[in-house]
Amino acid sequence: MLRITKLADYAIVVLSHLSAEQQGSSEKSTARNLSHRSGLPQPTVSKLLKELARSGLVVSERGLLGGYRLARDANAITVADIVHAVEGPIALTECNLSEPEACGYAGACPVEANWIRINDAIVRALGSISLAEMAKPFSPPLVRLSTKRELAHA
Amino acid sequence: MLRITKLADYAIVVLSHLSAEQQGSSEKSTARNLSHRSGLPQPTVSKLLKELARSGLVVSERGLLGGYRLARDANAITVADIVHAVEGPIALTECNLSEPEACGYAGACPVEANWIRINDAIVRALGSISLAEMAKPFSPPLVRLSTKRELAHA
DNA sequence: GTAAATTAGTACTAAATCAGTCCTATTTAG
DNA sequence: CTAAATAGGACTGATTTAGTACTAATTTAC
Repeated sequence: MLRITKLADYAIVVLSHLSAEQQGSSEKSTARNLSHRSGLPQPTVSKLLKELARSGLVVSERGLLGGYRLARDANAITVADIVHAVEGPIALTECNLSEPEACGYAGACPVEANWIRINDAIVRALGSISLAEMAKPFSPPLVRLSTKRELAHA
Repeated sequence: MLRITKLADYAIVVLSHLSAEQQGSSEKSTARNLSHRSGLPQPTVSKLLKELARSGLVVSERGLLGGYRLARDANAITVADIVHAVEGPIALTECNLSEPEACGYAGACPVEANWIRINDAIVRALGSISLAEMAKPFSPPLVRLSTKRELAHA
């Protein structure tokens, strides 16, 4: 159903809290702390932060008094970055991967080039929204907001 | 990984062939015929066309000499229509569904409103490309084409 | 009326993916 | 040394997807 995974969804929630946490101060937050704030289970939050650290979106410090902080400003982290970190490359179809062309129709497929365009458009859409924007609940809409009902019947 | 299903991908391929098939003439094509043209297995193509018929994107006629044709002009069918027909509503997160709010954070979630924006942007991206455009292999790009390699490392 | 070709609908199974938890290192302040 | 924290991986159950198969209904030709 063209869904992102829950983990990617959680990642944005957790990073929003982390961003809010370190407003002004450059304080670290622990997985435990972020779990409490977000209401998400601690093992899940830990798993998430580990992956985000591996991807370079957050920086970790080990040991007592350890924790996580954003690797760069929340304005410089996009939703595309976060989805990419947690789910890997954004590739709507297999054509969009640079992989060993498991498709079998590679090159011969008439719609291949167009999928690349679409994928690019979506990467742009996700790349145009920063974590900073996601973190403020009522940022001015870039596009007209559809109601849930409209979307469900779209 | 933010993928559409293979069935949605196939749907676009099959509909492209169907569209090409009935250029000028208002001829029908059979599932068998479209299977041969697309190289996709016949049972899969049949399953697909049944769903597309149910969704109203194609019109079917039964019996000997039966077959399928597009329900409307290829310019009036968008990629969003096709994805919606095969996969159901485009909803990146559960927030984007009008469902009985299984989320538990409904309303309280700080990023909910922003997900709706993002979802809307993606629906627009998919809605801006018609089947007619998908069917021609080298339509002029609306956006700069990224190479596969760029996308893989994006 | 019968046969043949086609779509309609449903059910089923195997494979892949996702979600969530748990366990065992490693690091570091005190 | 101990406590609190992250790192990495393994594991399991649930969900989704992919593909096939089977039976019924429809329509044309003869």
